[in-house]
Amino acid sequence: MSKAEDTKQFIIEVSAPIFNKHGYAATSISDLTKATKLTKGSIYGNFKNKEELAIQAFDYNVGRLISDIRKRTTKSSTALERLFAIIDFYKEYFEYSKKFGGCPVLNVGVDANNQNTLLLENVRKTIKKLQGYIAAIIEKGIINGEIKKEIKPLEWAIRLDTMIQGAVFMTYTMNSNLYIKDTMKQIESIINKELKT
Amino acid sequence: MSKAEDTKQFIIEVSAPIFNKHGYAATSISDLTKATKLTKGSIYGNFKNKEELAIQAFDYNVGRLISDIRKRTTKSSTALERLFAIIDFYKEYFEYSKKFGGCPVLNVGVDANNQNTLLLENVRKTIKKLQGYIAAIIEKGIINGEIKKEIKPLEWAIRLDTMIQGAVFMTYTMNSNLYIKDTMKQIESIINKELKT
DNA sequence: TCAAAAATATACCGATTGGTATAATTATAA
DNA sequence: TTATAATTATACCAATCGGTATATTTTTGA
Repeated sequence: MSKAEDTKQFIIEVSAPIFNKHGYAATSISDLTKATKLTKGSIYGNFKNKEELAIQAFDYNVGRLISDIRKRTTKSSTALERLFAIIDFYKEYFEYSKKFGGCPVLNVGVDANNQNTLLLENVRKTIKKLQGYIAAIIEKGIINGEIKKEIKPLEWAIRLDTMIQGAVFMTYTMNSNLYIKDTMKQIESIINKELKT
Repeated sequence: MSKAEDTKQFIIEVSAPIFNKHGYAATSISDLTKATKLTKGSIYGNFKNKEELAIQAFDYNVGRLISDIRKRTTKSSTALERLFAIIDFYKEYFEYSKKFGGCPVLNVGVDANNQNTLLLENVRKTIKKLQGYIAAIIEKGIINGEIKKEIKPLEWAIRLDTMIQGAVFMTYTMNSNLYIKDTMKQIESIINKELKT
C-alpha cells in the first residue's frame, strides 16, 4: 500500500465511527480534520466529496461487521451451531459495536432515510446480504436434517434479523443490554421450539 | 386559545413532521420558515431556540400517537382483544405514521443518541410509557384469567415492543410493509401460543 | 540524485447556519 | 377608541458550512 493509500484508509477508519455516531448531516468536514489532524486539502484530495467519504466509511464499518460474523459462524460446522453462534455474537453486540460508534445498519438506515439515496441503498444491500447469509445457514440445516423441511429459510432469516434489529435499537436507545440479552434468549427458544427437527 | 397560542401550535404542527423526517441537525430554521411561511422573529418569539421547538414537536407527535393507540384499544373490553387491537394498529402503522414523517420513537431515538440529551430523555419516557401501557393490559388479562398467571407483564410488554420497533425499522429502511405485516402475525401467534390461557 | 508527479496544506469562496436587536405590526383590555 | 402590550417582520451578526484554487511539501521512479 502506497503512502497515499495509507492516508485514504486512515481517513476512512477515523471518519467511520464519527459519521456513524453523529449522522451524516451532523458530521462536518472540520470534525474530520480535527479527528484525523489532517487538512481539508488532504481529505478532498482523497475523496470527491463528503458523501463519497460517508459511503466508504459505512462500507468499512459493515465490512468489518460482516467479516466478524462470518469468522464466528464458520468456526462451527453444523447449521444449528452456526445459528447459535450468530445469536451469541449479538449477545455481545452492544459492547462490540461501540467501536463502530453504534450499529451502522440501524444508525445509517434511519439517518439516510429521506436524506441520502446512495447511503440508504448501501444499507439495504447490507441487510439483504445478512439475511441471505442467515437464510443459507437455515437452508443447509434443512438439507442436513437439522431443521424442519417445512421451514422457509429466507422468511425465517428475515424474522430473526428483524427481531435482532429491534433489540439493537432498544438497547442503544435505552442504554441497556437487557433488550439484546432477552431477545437473544427468545430467539434461542424459537429456534429450539420451531426450527429444530 | 389566543392568536399567539394559535401561532405557536401551528409552528409545532408544521415543524413536527419535518424534524421527524430529516432529523434535528438536518432541519434548519429556514426549512421551518419556508414551511410555515412565517419569519425567524415569529419562531424565536414563540420558542427559546431550535432545541425547545424540536422537543415540543416530538412531544406533539408522540402525543398524537399514544392518543390514537389508546382510542383503538379502549374500544375493546377484554385484555386479549386490546392486545390484538394494538397489533392491528401496528399492521397499518407504515401508512399511518407517514403523516408524522415516520415513526417518532425510532427516528428521534436514533437521531438523538449521542446528540441531544433532552430529546433522548423524552424518547425514553415515551418508550417506558408505551411498555407500561401494554404491561397494564397484560396484567389485567392475568387478573381476568385470560392470560396465564405465570406471565410477567412488563417482561412481555418489553418483548412485544422490541419486536414492533424492529419491524418498524425494517419496514421503513427497506420501504416494505412485509416486515410489519409478518412481525404482527408472528406476535399474534406468540400471544395465542404462549400468553393465552 | 533529481525531476516529475502526487499528495497535502493554506487561504479563500459564497452560502447558510442558529440566533438577536430592533422596527413594524397586530391583538388586547380598559 | 385608544394606549399598552404582545407578537411578528426585518435586518443584521459572527461562525460555520461544503468545496476549490493554488501553493507547498512529500513521494516516487528513473
